[in-house]
Amino acid sequence: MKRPTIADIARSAGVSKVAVSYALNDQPGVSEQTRAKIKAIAREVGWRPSNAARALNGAKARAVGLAVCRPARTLSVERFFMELISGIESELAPRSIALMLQTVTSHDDEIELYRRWWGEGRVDGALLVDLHDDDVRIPAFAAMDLPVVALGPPEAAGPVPAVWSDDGASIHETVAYLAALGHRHIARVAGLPRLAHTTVRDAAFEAGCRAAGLPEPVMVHTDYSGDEGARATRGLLIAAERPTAIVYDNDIMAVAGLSVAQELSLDVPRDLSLVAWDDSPFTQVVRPQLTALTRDIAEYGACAARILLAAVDEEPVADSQVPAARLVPRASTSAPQRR
Amino acid sequence: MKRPTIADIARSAGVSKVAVSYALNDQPGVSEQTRAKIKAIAREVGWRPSNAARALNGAKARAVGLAVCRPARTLSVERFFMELISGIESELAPRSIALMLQTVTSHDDEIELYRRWWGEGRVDGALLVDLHDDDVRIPAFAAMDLPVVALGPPEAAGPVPAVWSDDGASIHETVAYLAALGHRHIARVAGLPRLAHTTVRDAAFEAGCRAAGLPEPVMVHTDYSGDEGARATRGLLIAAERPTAIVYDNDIMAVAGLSVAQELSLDVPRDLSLVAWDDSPFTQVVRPQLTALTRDIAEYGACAARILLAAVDEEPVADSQVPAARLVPRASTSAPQRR
DNA sequence: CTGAAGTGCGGAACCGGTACAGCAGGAGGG
DNA sequence: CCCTCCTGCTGTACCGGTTCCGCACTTCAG
Repeated sequence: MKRPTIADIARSAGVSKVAVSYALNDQPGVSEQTRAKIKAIAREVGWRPSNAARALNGAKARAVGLAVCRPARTLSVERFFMELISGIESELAPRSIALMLQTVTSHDDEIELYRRWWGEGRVDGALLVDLHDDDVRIPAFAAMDLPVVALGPPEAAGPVPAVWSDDGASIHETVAYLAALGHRHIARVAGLPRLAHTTVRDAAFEAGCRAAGLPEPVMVHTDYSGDEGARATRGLLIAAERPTAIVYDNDIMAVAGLSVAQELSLDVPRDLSLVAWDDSPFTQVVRPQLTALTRDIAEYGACAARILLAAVDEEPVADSQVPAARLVPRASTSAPQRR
Repeated sequence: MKRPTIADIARSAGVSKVAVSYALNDQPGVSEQTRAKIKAIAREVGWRPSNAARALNGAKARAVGLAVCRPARTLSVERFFMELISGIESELAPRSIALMLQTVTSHDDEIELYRRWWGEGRVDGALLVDLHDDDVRIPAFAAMDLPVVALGPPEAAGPVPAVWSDDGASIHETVAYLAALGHRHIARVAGLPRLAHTTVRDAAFEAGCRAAGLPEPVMVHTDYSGDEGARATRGLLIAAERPTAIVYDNDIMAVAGLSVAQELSLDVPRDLSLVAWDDSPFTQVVRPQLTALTRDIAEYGACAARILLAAVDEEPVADSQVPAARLVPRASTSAPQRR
């Protein structure tokens, strides 16, 4: 029992393949009566268009690619990805466009994978995540003519259309808030130093401190893991000049940092204020609840998907900005204790 | 500048299309010399096989499907999915097989989606997650001849090959451990009641309590969210007969439950012991650290992917069991305080 | 009554590969 | 020297659709 083809339908309707093709695609060229008959037969035998055959005639693949350059087993550590995929799906699913997902181990592999996907006609476009400074993927994609959208700051995306949020503004808001509370020594536990958004946030953090008249801030770079977040926090808290506030680049590190503070018998927020970049259920289940920079990651992904689909349809696309993360003050921040 | 085809290569090598096809697929029929020449040209012009053309000749789609029947925006709430996808990817990526991911809103849509993917030749197989009792997808898949593997208890998977872990054994181990500590009133904050693994765990929980000579346990069903976990915990703790231990069906609810206990000024573990199903970074960053049922979710996904790929290759497949979750005692469990 | 325009449909080519039969030409055995 | 076998390659059909072109027939204006 093979899949039915338009030839089967044609035979059983007593018309030619061509008539069937026109009928099923709602194109002119057949009478309404014939069209109805053909459609009825198609429905009856459970006909589906062969994606392969259509693709061979230059149709779209109806799928977009997302390669993630991280070890497969660590995909899940950060909430970010799943949220992003959620958002992307929320745009793709209603249009019946699938997401091709694959993990790769290097940017070179990633470029090669996209080249293959594109060459094989398996995807119509691609999303670029985890933008680096001087990212090798940017020139590579500029050379291919695969529609692509980058998630990250436009200055790192170069000629590739970027979907981005103003992380600098969020950092400024946070630093200004902490300074207004009376903090003077603010530290930052940042993520991977080579990521473009880390660079942006680092610069904004320094600029914000300078603008608020604070001394040069301490910044530590990590790999986003709870372990490194804890270690960085420990390092900051046992230093001679202890910061009175720490801003973390993700929620996992902030929660880990809170544990470290509690181990060291520091009261949060009296002795130490904490801010997490990216909100999550966890910033709200720990005690005290963590002040966080909230943003709609899913919307970030959805916006990128929208832009990508527009690019695939050869509509003109431009960089698109999503709202910056907003500071949501909770119980982990307050005026510093007077020593 | 179009994509090069084997016809282009044939022209430039001065041979026929067929010779090129043989050469590039390492099939006999051409001399080594010609093969080398053809391969060199192919590499030079950047030729990639057209997936569509190959699929048309009955080749595999080199992709497997995963439809997830949850609102796209909530995909990220549970760590489970991302871990699962990580594990699946760890098997697929080395074989250059892609994962087609799409969220759907009902099981009927999911069946329809798979029917379409399969009919269109876009996937070679499918993974079934979130098995329900009397799952409508099981008979539907039995009717299609799409290779499929279910993640869940074999009794729910029916004729579909299942990859499963013995959740009952893990629950038994947990109940026995708590009973050995001296607990007599143990409650369970479970997940969605219609999910097959919830049914299995519920039954095992009751059986375990009976076996240990404990009174009939209280079980509350939730939607896995932190909110419902907190609410359920609150309900249990203000009841006349307060449990001295609570076992949660995921880590998020357990952490939420811990917060509720602390709000109610209960000391964990002196007044209340807590156990989380599924370990995560968060069970270890809260204080006290949570006793948890650890399992390798990624391996679960990897195993399912392996079985599916075997099924796709028409190798005989059987149900496959992955190791059950193991109890890892931490600071959230101890003997109950004598009242 | 003739010519033009429009409708409904079919034939054939094509997309980019693969499968299969067959055909030269050289080697080797009898 | 002839016949067979093997090697290396080509021609052709085919997968399941789409698209272009054109044909037969009807309709209607002139």
